[in-house]
Amino acid sequence: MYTGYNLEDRVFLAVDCIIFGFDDEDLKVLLIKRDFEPEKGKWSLMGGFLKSNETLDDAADRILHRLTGVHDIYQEQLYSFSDLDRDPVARTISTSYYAIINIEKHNEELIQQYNAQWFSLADIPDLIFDHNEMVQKAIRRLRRRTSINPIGFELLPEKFTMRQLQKLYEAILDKELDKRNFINKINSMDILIKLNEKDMTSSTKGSFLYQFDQEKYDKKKGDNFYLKL
Amino acid sequence: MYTGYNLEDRVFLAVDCIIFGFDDEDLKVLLIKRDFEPEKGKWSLMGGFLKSNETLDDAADRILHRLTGVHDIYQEQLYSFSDLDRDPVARTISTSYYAIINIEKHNEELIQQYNAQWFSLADIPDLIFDHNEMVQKAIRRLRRRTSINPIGFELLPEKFTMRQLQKLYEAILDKELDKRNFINKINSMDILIKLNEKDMTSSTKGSFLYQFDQEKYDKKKGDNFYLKL
DNA sequence: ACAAAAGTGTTAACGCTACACCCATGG
DNA sequence: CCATGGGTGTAGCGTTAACACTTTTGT
Repeated sequence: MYTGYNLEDRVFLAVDCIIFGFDDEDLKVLLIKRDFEPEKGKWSLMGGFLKSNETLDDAADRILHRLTGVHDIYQEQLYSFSDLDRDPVARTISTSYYAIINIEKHNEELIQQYNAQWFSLADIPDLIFDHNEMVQKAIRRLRRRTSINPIGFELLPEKFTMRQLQKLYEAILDKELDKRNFINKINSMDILIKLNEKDMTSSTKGSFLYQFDQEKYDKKKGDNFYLKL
Repeated sequence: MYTGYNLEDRVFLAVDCIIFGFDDEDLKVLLIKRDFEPEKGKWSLMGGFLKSNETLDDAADRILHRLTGVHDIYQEQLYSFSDLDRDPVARTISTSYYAIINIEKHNEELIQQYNAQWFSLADIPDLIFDHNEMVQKAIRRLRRRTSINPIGFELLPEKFTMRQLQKLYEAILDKELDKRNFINKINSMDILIKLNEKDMTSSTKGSFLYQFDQEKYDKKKGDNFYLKL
């Protein structure tokens, strides 16, 4: 018996963002120390409430911008969490997003303003509510995405060395990879451009820099190939 | 500046279910013909609103039960849709779930009560709101899940022939498979029990029936192997 | 005897893995 | 001249894909 929407419940809908970054060594997550209730003083994901005039994607973008100062960060919706008591203050559903960001490109001031801090995956503290679960789910998703879609674009500077790319994959997959096999596999994807330019900071010999070939990359994205690393 | 939850917006949160079934030939989706506004007379997914005292999973289960008479159907959360004008009546977010069900096990009366009908993937009509998009996303997800996890359990009768299983995979992947290679790959997963029993309806010779080995199946589920078909 | 589906193995191509040595340069 | 990271190729193995004929039995 349909009676119109009036009799239905409305709920708070939050958006929480798992923000991944990479610092040439570790895969990291950006967390904020809450200086507001509830759970003041504990670490948490950056989040906010969905406003009725924005989409979830918009909300995620707004929240990411608030903390990083950057717009159009790569983001993807992860999962909607709805345990009855997940938020002790009020019945709140949370749709989580994960984002990947070049760790150098955020705004330092904003980070400080929010008491934010990058944590290596191994050092993630107890978070409020179900945020640890969100992070774990995001890591699993990121790992799986790695074998279906090229990533890296979003986590690395524009020009990077093979070594950096390899370290990134190693950090994501939490697994050491063979240098030569890695290069072969990456090259077989045919999405990189080798530049006539070397990075001299990492060794005396210097290592060639690469760029993603945006066009080829975009084309591959639709293909859903499977890359075994 | 945190000001409490009072100033935040609340929204309607709907749950819509893509229900997959298999009839030995085609993969199908169960749709209902709406006899209520808005969009009365059009086809749509079965859905409902989240109540404030239930989780999204609960809501999906409730909705699935309402239409099929069955509880504990296999279900998985798919995605939350939030376009501003996706529902013309009121601002509503919808979290979609897809479910897979043995097509013989639903309750015929309920199906009739709701004017429900099974549609082959190729024949899906125009649906209300963004429901077509939901269905397409569900199909993609189901396809991908096929290569990561064994499925079939939920879509087939308890005892089934290799041919049925192969047809199921072919229907999901929309792709013809080689009989011998298929059997080898399925056997290599080691999750089937060959019964000493034949199904005589499909041929004069008769074909052996199989069952899933629930225990082994559950064990594999966590493993996240990759099955290439 | 024939029609209709079931059942069964082999081979060739390909892709993946494992593996070790020389190179260039700055200090 | 040496220490450090960069760069490069191959052979063996395992996996996958392609492929066709025989079996059974009801009519």
